[in-house]
Amino acid sequence: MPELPEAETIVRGLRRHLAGRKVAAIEILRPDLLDTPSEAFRSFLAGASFRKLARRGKNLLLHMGAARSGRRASGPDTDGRDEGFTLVINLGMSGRLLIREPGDPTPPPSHPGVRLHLDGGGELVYHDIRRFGRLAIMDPIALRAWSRTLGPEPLGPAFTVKKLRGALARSSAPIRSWLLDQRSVAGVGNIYANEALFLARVHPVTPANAMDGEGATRLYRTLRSVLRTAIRARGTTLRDYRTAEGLEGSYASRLRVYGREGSPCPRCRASILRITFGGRSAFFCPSCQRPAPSAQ
DNA sequence: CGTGCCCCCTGTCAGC
DNA sequence: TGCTGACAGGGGGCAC
Repeated sequence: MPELPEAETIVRGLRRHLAGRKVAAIEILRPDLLDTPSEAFRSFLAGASFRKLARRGKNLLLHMGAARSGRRASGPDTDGRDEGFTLVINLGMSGRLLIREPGDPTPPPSHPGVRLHLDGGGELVYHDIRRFGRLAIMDPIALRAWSRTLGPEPLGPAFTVKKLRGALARSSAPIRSWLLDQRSVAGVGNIYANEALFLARVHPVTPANAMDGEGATRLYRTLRSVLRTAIRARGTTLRDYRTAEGLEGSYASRLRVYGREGSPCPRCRASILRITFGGRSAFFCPSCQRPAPSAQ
């Protein structure tokens, strides 16, 4: 469900509410969501404070400051640095991370998995109907190692047309599958992959290494443009996704092909097609997005 | 190693 | 009114 724009929107909402606050108590209702043993998860978070809220691809990064308790035996740290750790959250298909301030009149989440009670009242609830989401505690070393397994941030400075072209040349996978692989580019999911390919006029089964320079350049631009526009719209709510404040994103009404099988192409009025490969649906205009000649 | 397929889980919707 | 099957933003594991 949540791709980069949805994760970014959630992070921005968290920043407005969590800066400087502390975790007062922890409830783990669904231990199967955790990639860290429950007891370790609990002891890391108890009393910890939210330091910095960030995003990597589709993942939420909650950088925490350790509790100032007597848990540490040592004096000065061996490396002289402040100990901190990160709560990394992947929302899977149906995960939500919701802020609930005291007196919130909206009904409580129906499928809570983890609840972090905040000091001074309020709570941060991880909610997930399908439970494909994952929560993990990582120290700085583990975090860096994990981050290296992901591709570049498509909206970041390291992502250039040149890099994209080089990476495309190294894979024979269909471009839609290539975009969904988080090692290629971090944060792209099925919605925005399909939308970017439509805008770039690239057929979703085109082998990545069959893309020419012009196609790659168009894809670079449309991918970034779609992601940025979707962030401004607070993401796409089809069913499960909500912002941290429980609001829906508004990009669904602007989707051009995703979920629109049988509707007219917004560019040429041809009927949008749906095909399945890689276990998921791809939507495209058979007239605007012709397969690459070399792929025949 | 890269690629493709199956599976995890719950809910919803179309069709019979 | 059921029941059944297909499908849903993701990603890990496994076979080839």
